[in-house]
Amino acid sequence: MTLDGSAYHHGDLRAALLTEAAAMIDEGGTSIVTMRALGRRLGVSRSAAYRHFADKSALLVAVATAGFDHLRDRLEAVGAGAPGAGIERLRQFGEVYVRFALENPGHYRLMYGKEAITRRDQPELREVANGLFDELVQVFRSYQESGTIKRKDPHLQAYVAWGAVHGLASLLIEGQILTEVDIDALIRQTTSALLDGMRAGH
Amino acid sequence: MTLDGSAYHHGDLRAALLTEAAAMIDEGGTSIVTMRALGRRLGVSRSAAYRHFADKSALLVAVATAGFDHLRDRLEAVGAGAPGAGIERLRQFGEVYVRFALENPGHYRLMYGKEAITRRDQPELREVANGLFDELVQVFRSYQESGTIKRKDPHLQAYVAWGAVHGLASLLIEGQILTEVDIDALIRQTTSALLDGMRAGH
DNA sequence: GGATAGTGTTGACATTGTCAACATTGCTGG
DNA sequence: CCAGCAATGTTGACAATGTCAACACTATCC
Repeated sequence: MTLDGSAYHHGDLRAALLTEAAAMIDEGGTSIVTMRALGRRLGVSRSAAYRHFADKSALLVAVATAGFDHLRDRLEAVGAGAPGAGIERLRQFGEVYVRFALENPGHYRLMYGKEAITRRDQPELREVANGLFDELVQVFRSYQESGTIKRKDPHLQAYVAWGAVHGLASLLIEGQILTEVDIDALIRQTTSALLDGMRAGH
Repeated sequence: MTLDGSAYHHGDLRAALLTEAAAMIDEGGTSIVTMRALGRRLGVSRSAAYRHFADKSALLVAVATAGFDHLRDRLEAVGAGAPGAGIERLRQFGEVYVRFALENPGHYRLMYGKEAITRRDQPELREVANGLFDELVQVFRSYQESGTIKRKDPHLQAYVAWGAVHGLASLLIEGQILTEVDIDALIRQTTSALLDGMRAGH
């Protein structure tokens, strides 16, 4: 079950804590993640986690950071696909993004919650999040230069696109979309509307 | 300070609890809302709230429901404006929506959190949320009939639009948008991109 | 004016996050 | 090979929390 790292009493408690905490959040929300329950599920006592994380909040921030790493991997896999795939690439980014949220709701919720991002002490989270956003801005810049999309402030464009996919992801994983609806169609419709609105040639 | 309702020992503790809880969430997140702190801030003992709400969760659901009522009022004020204002009305809906979230982050966070919506017992929240969404679908339907926007499944269109403004609102109130950025421009850019993508005449 | 229901308080208990003190395990140098 | 040490895990304890039961006050109705 454990992945790698230094093997002590448990194997790799640190990694196990991260995946188990994310799994618990997926199951029943942040509220059911308790140090005691976490330890119980890993066959370890409460407070064992304190050898690896300063406190519970730091553990959750680490879960969020791990989530960003996974997301970045997914997105880079798309970027490494067919090289000059035009604007279709942007749609793929959006789809992969939403799918990641659907498959890892626990991670995703933490990644974009206020508690995590505002922790002054744990700067890694902000760094990876900012890095990802900067890459998105670069993508928009390059599409502008090739004349594919309208020339506007690429930061604004990036925020608009990010907001759209993030909003869809949030609504889905927070259980707000109750109507019977084809999720694939919904994702495609979102990316289409967005790209149609940004495409050059107004 | 109190608004109305039956005046007993406190005045109107129920209403005071709702506004004070929302205020606390605005200040420091859901985690600082504790029955004891809530009572302290209202000059009332802990467990006084249990005369008005079954438990803490029910209180928070009520805060969320009140938030939906406020939001509906805001949106209906827009709808009551200039009658046949064309697609510009849609943009106004979006702007008012995002502004509501920015002014009432505590309410907003609860309104779209999973804990609130999934409480089987308190059906009022789902009712008011669904009602609001149905109205949005109707708006899109009427714009389709007047040939203003593309004819697609209006449910999908409504979800796309809702997702976009919700995403922007979420990013803003969760402190994810760190760059110095003109929020008004961001809101306008979002609604513009969305409407350009939906406008008829592909 | 007394009964009664509505409203608020206090005491108590299980649960939680967290720290300090202790126990165990693997590694490192002689 | 083993003494020592640092890394890792456990147990005991404490304050804070949500919540319930028992009690106290207060407005209203006959």
